[in-house]
Order: sequence, then structure tokens, then C-alpha cells
Amino acid sequence: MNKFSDVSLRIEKLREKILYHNYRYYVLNDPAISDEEYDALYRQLEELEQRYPELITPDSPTQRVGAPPIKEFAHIRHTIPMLSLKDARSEDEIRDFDEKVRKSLYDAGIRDFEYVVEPKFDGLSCEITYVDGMYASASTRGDGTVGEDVTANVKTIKSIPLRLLSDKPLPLVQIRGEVLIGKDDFERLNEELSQKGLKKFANPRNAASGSLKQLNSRITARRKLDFVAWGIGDIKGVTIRTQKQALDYIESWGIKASRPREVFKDIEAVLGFYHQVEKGREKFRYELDGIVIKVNEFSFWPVIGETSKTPKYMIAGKFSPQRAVTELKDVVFQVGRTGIVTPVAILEPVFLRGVVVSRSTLHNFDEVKRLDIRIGDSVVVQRAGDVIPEIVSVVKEKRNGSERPVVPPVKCPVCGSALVVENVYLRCVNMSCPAKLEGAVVHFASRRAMNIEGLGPGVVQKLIKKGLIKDVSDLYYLKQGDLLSIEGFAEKSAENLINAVQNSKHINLVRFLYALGIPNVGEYNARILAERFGSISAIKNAGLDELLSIKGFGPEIAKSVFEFFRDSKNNYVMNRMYKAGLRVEEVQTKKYLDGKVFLFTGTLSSMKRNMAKELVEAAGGIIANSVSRKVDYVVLGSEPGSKYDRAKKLGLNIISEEEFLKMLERSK
DNA sequence: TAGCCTCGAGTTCA
DNA sequence: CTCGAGGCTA
Repeated sequence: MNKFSDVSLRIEKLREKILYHNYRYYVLNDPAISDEEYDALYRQLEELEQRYPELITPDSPTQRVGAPPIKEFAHIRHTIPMLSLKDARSEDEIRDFDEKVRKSLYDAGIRDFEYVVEPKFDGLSCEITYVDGMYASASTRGDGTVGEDVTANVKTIKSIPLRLLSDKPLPLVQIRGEVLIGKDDFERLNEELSQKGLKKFANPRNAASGSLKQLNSRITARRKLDFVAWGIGDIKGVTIRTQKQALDYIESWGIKASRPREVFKDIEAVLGFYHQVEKGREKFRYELDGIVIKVNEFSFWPVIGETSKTPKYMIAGKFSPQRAVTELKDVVFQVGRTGIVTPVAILEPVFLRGVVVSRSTLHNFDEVKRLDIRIGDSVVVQRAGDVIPEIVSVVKEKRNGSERPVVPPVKCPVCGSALVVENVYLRCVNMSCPAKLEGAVVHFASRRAMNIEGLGPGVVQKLIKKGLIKDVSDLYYLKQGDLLSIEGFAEKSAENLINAVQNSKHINLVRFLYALGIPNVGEYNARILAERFGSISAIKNAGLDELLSIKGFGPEIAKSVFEFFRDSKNNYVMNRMYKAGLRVEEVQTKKYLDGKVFLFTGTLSSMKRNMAKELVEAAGGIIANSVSRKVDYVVLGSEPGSKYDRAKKLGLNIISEEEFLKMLERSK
């Protein structure tokens, strides 16, 4: 045996030992050796690797920290989307969920199924991919489809093995779970941060999230992050049939998985578990905000289905969030870009889960009435989803008679014109109300619209006050000199704003449509319009009927688009922007039947053949007149001719008239 | 006609 | 995140 393979063997032995002790320490919480002994092993490995760098492998325990700092995170697309969970905030909502699950399974002839219930830890969802049992990559949930590449940072988490413990080959495993920080480690971290004069984290979740999103993985490595798995994504090489089984497997591979986890058949037993976990909430090492209830059998999941955002076969049973009592000092009225007047509660500042809450929306005046809220009242405040402050109720026992009712305004608090009652809303209908103009400009400039940096509410307000902006097109005629007369603007900042405006002159159609602020047209409907028409002029020329034929567009939305483009003021503003050099990038209209070749045979019952051809072409399809292999669909009418026989011989895709109509319907 | 589902609009704090 | 309401569907 030569010297080289001897060293290589020693290194391998050391790695195995360290791996095992890591597992004992970080996963089982049951170390078999002392910290000093562990350090000694680790240092031996480090020394050997230093002397023989060619023997360093990426899965070596020493390689957890190593990647140099990066500028920003790359993106990783999830092979299977990471959907979020629907919340249930009460026993009733959990029973509701059970009823729906039971019904849809029953309709499919399934009567026997189970629920698995696990705690829902409060951290940051991540997906870790192992290829051939080796740690390959990790990404955050992101928007569910695309997440941030946090491979280097997750690699520093000690309880995540770089190699899965398994005798059998595992070509691909994606493990999903929560990156967390223990409550004790969170306290210690905050102490450390404040000693160094740095800002503390508001709560463990923010600490975990902030630590994971460090661009320098060396900082992440010093934070005591942990990981608890709650599910799997894509997997090859193992067949897993149930959620319970998945968690058991994950644990056997050396990764922590949700515990406790229980299987129940009956929703009442599930509710029992829910209360039991809530009572024991404080005893967990990690913060938890509820439990997760899942149908255990994977094969039943597609039967129950999912909505666009959340699966219907699982639900989060949320515990009630932390609440605080404070005083309602005042209610002010805000006017948004649509003229809707929103009452906002001004609160005596109160500390709630790491932040000071001082205001909260009351949504509308129905809500004010429902809460029976009065100025001077003591109110119970919580942070919905741990973020947005919300008034839950009024402590009426604390009233002393000095409280004043909230009087809905009669006049617009900004422009003074009379308000109009619309359902539960009060609306200012004055076209030139400065508040509406301000809202419209802020929306126009916002990140998801024209993305004009440096044009936030503060600046917009000043520009309007100075009379520099009367509509959004004025933005494109601003001169540096105009800005210099405004407080807070100097040479450089003025130049920056002008540049930001100029940069927005090339804009894609979706953003532009959204930026215009057409009533009932948000980002989604803007995209639908863009894909359907391809250009502003095509939308402008669309008739009301054509707009109505769009799937998801009813009379309200169609009318509001139609009227927007017929309004002379709107056209004036748009034309003025084009004159200033604004160019809207046209988009390829999305044709559902793009390039697909259709052939008709026989007589159609629902329409003339010419009509059918026009519809196909309008949707981007092509009409063939003779049978060939190029034909994608043969539409079969009654009494088909010889084309039918030849199509059959060639084995072409033959569809009924009904199927054809469905296809056209979907292409809308 | 009721009951989903989805979208738009307004919102908080660091 | 939450609400209301438009639109679709059973």
C-alpha cells in the first residue's frame, strides 16, 4: 500500500467518525464524546486536508464553510412548486376542512384515510436537494416557483448532513423543511448583537431568515441555525406512500423531521392534538405558530386537488397570535388612489412581537361599526400573520364614558368635496383630488409598475404641491432646474430622479397597463390583456363584446377597460407620454393554438365551417385542407368524408366537435 | 342563486 | 394580510 492511499483511508475514517458524532450531537442531541474530543478529530482532519488538498472532497465536514461572499443570490426553480398552506384559525375552520376532504374523497369512492398532524415551526421554508445521496443545493421557498439559491449558507447548518445515511442508492431526494433558530440561541444571538452595538432581531423567525440571507456564508456559519424537515419534493429511487413514511425516511437518512407527529382517523382526535400542542407550546425549543394537518396517503392528494395557491389536502391550524392591549388615540381618514376613504386607527405605541405598533387599518366603516370602536377605547391588537397590525376587539369594561364615537367624514379630508357612499366604502369622486393624483403617481412609479426609483410618496407629494405634476405625463417633462427649487433636492439627487424617469421610457406592455391604474385591472388582468392583444392600440380598438369574451372578464371589468381607453383625458395623457419618447414594448400575443394544424371533416353542428376556421386562426392555429402527418387535430363532424378514413390510417389525433369547442373555450 | 375562487386595493414596520 | 366584490360553476 502506498503512502497516498494510506492517508486517503485515514481521512475517510476521520470523516465518517465526525459525521457520526455530528449526527449524535446535532440530530439526536445525544453526544457520544466530549466537545474537546470532537474538536481534536476535526483538527486532525483539517491538518491532513491542508497537507493533501487534492484529497478534499465537497462533502467533507470541513467544507461546510468555504464559499466566498457573493453579491446576490442566484435563483433556483423548484421542480415541484412549493405551495403555501391555507390557514384555519379556529376549531370550526378545521372541522370545515375535514368535511371538504371527507366529501371529495367520498365522491371518489374513498372512505378510509388518515390524517398526520405535526407542529408548524416558525422559520423559513427551504428545499434541500441531494443527488446520489450528496448535498447538492438548497433554495428558499421564494414565490413557490422560484426561490433563492442558499446552497452555501444552508451548508453551514451543522444538523444537515452533507451525505445522507443510506445503504441503498438515492439518485435524487429533495427535502423540504424549515430553517430555524432555537429560542435559547436566539436570545444569545441578540445579546451578542446588542453588545456589539448592532440591531437586534425582532423574533426568532426574523433571526433565522436574516442569518440565512447573509451574503457572506461565514456569518451564517456563526449563527446557530437548525433545520427540521416537514416533507419531500421530487424523489427518485425510493417509493414513499405516506407523509408519515416520508418523515420516518428523512429521519433515517440523518435529518431531523417534525416531531411529535401523530396519525389520526378522526378529526376530533386531531383537535385534541391541536390543543395539546398549543398547551405545551412553550416547552418546544423552537417557536411554533400552529399545527399542520395533512392527509397521510399521497395517492389521495391529487384526488382532493389544490387551488392556485394552496393544496386542499392540508391545512395549518394556527394558534392565536400574541396580543397586546393599548389605547386608541384617534382615527384618521386616508384617501387612496381610487378615492376610497379608509379609516386608520392611531394607537398608543405598543410593543408586540419585536416591533412597536402605532397604527392599524380599520378597512372600512362597516368594520368600525362592527367593532363598535370609540376614540379613547382600550383595544386588543395583534399582528395578523405576525406582520400586519390588526384590531381584534374593544375592551368595553374599561370604558369610563369619556370615549367619543368615530364619525364618518362627509367631505373628502383632502380636497373637501362631498363623498359618495358606495357599498361599505366612502369615495371621493372629484377627478382632480390631489390625494387621488398622489396615489396615481405613486402607483405609476412603483416597483412593480414603471419602477421609477426615488419617486416615493414623499417626493410625489412635494412635486404636486409645487404644481410640477398635474398628471403622470408631467413626469416626463420634468427638468433638473424644476427640482432644485424643492426642499431636499440638490444637484445630484435631482439628476438621479430625472435619470430614473428617463430609464422608464422603455417599458413592457404588462407593466405599462398595470401602471395606468385602470380600475379593476391589476397585474393579473394586465397580463391577460397584454397576451390577448399585444399592443395598446389593439386594446384601444377592442370592442366591448371582444373584452367580454375574455375568460374572467365580466361586465364590470370589460366596461372599465373599454371606458378607460375612450376617455379623452386618459388618451391625452398617454399621447403626451409617447411624445416625450415613452415606448411601450409590444408583446407576442399568446395564441393558445399557436401553430397547431387543424383539419375539418364532416358537418359541424354548432357553427359553419368558415366560422370555425376563423376562430382557429384567431387563436393562432393553422387550417389544413388535406390529410397529412403535419395535421395535429382532425375535427370530426357528422357524416365525415374520405379524409376521416385517411386520417385514421395515418393514426392522426381525431377529436370530436365537443372537444374542439372546449379547446376554443380554453384558448380565450 | 348560493358558494367557491380569485383579483384588486389598501396596509405596517424595519 | 385582509377585506369586498366580480365572475364562474354547480
